[in-house]
Amino acid sequence: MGLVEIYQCLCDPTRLRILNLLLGGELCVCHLQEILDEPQVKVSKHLAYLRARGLVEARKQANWMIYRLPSRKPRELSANLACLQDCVREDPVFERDLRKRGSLEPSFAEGGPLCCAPTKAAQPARRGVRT
Amino acid sequence: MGLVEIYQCLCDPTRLRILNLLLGGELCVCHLQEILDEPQVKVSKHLAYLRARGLVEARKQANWMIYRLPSRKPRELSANLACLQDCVREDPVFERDLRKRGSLEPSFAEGGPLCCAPTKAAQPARRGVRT
DNA sequence: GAGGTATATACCTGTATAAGTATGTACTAT
DNA sequence: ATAGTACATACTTATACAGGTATATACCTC
Repeated sequence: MGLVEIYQCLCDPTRLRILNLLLGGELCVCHLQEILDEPQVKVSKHLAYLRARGLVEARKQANWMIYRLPSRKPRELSANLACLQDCVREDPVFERDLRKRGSLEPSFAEGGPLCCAPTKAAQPARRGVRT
Repeated sequence: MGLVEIYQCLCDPTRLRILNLLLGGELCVCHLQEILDEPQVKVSKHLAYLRARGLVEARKQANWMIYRLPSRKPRELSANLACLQDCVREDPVFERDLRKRGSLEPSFAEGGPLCCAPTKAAQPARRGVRT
């Protein structure tokens, strides 16, 4: 991962939101989907993009893929993530993401069999239903 | 200029080198060309890219266009430029650029009629001559 | 093993962008 | 006026990428 690749990862708003969320700790795809309110494909592809460049790591737990920032980060990555966090501190979108994240309880951390609440996960992924 | 646009500007190596150089003060296109050892079109287009997004400003002096970082920068830009400067501090390419810059005397700053030395500028722009 | 859930991937389309060639424009000097 | 210098822009080509639809894969439950 070079500096340019880091910046390439940072130049998409969805990826910025994902990284901002992961700065608060690991999350599974369905929680990201839920918080970002974006379709699964979109979230999944951006995560793959980040992962291919080493900006995030993933592990599998039961049915879920749990993403997190790498434990050992090169200096440039740490610096840029800190900078990002500072830059978005007062941005309404990023703030709202963090609040929304706080209201979810990542039950996978407790070893429970369910990640997202089935009642919510059962919904066919918000896709401009507008009846 | 938003955060994403800033990162878009930062995700090209030539633009990173340009910004790193401008952190040391204003420069004209021919000096940038000289230091970066890149063809004029390339330098000019990257400068236009940066300028369109507000990352650099330009003024005309005699025959030369002199580029500089904006005097009043949004917080996100200042933060990211500082971060960039910190990240490239020990990179051989960026270091060499700065050394090369130091060896040039920006004579336009002294009000002289010539910017680049005519002996060098007269060369038909290094373009893989390989005889 | 049948069906459901969570996630990834293949494929398609439109758009952005990088780099090059050629040309245009603005200014200077003579 | 002519020619040269410094810079920008139009045009072209190749590539990356974002977003969508459809489908595949892996795992779990029963």
